[in-house]
Amino acid sequence: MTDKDQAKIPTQIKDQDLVQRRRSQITDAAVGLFIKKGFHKTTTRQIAQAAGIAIGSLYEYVACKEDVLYLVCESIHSEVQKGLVDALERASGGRSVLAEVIREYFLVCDWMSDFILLMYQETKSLLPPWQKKVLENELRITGLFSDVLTRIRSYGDLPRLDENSIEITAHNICVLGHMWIFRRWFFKRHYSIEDYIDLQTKFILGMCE
Amino acid sequence: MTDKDQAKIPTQIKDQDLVQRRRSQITDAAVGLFIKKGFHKTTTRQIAQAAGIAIGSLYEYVACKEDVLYLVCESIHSEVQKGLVDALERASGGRSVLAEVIREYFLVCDWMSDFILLMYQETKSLLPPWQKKVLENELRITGLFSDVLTRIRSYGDLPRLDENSIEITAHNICVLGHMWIFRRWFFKRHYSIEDYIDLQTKFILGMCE
DNA sequence: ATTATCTATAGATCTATAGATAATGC
DNA sequence: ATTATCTATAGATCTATAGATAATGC
Repeated sequence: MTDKDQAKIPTQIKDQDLVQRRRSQITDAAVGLFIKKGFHKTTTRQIAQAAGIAIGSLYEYVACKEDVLYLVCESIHSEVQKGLVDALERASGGRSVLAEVIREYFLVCDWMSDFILLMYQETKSLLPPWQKKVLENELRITGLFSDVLTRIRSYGDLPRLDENSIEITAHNICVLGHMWIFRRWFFKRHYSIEDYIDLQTKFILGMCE
Repeated sequence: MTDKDQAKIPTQIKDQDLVQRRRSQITDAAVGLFIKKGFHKTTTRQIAQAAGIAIGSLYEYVACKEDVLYLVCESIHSEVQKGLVDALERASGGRSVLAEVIREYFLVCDWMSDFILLMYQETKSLLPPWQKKVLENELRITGLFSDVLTRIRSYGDLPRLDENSIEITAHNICVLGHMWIFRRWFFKRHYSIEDYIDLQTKFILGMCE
């Protein structure tokens, strides 16, 4: 969550640093409640209580309940992106770069399961302008994979990939990571995350190499 | 929606045929409202009104609002499965069976977009036993693809596929169909459904053949 | 008589705010 | 004095039911 994004939600509070801290209290409290009970079944009082502030104070930092959901979505996206950028840096030296990138991303998906699932389920409950921002974030993450694929191709590998294929492959990597999340009720019975990574890596490389 | 599934929701009404008809009125009315406004923002009164019955009557056919959501989910699954089984029959003669199956399934996903998206978003709002049934349905659809792949392999094609690969590939086909749905805000700007089918078919066959 | 349907409403929420109180800084 | 926080509640829902009415079948 950047300052710029938060700044779009108005507040009467003057101390901007306090605004940041209180909002992150609210976000941290809300994300757990939303994951457990869903957005609509969570009440504003529960959010305030879990954040350790009074219900009246909550409404000094957000204009409405939907604003809390937006704060939560932004925070999740920035976590995913941070985890992913870290992972991509770590992977950029190895032998089979693509396989490593896939591996690191899938591991991020695994430990962020609950958060990513929440975004899939509640994006529609966001106010339309915030909804648009969430989709842009999704696209930014996909773009990280396009960049990696383009970079690899420029080294002379992956000659089979044209522009369209790179784009689709980037989306496929994203979504196959998510698949581990929303089908884990099935997969966890049969595969470990490492098994899953192996199988899908073969699948993805099958097209590219 | 089979009789067996509906029968699990109790009712005081004696005429079982009437129960069927009223419930399908309710389901048809509710699905449109849920797609447009979401489950939680739709009121039971709105459902009753759209179904053309009084709010009191609604509660003769369901015990609670969540029951309506279950009826809707069942109805969507049975539509998807019907569309898919039809499509698979149509495809079972051709040259490249797998490509045809993928094509037919993706077309089903395309015209059922709104319905499938609804299921992704609202499954969590179902009562736990109904939730389990929805996941079983999801698995049944995946199984249709496993069967096709197994059948193709038995003809001697696709020698690269072991049991695990068949299963993962079946899941991948399912989810890549869904990807067209929840990323259509992006794809529709760049590809038609036919372009998408071509690209993904190459992707999927890349692993198998 | 029995079955199905309707109207009217009890009862239980829940969001958002108004106005009172406490904390902070000059 | 100014800024931040709290308590108490207005006002607006919404689900589910009770009890009255209408329709059906013997």
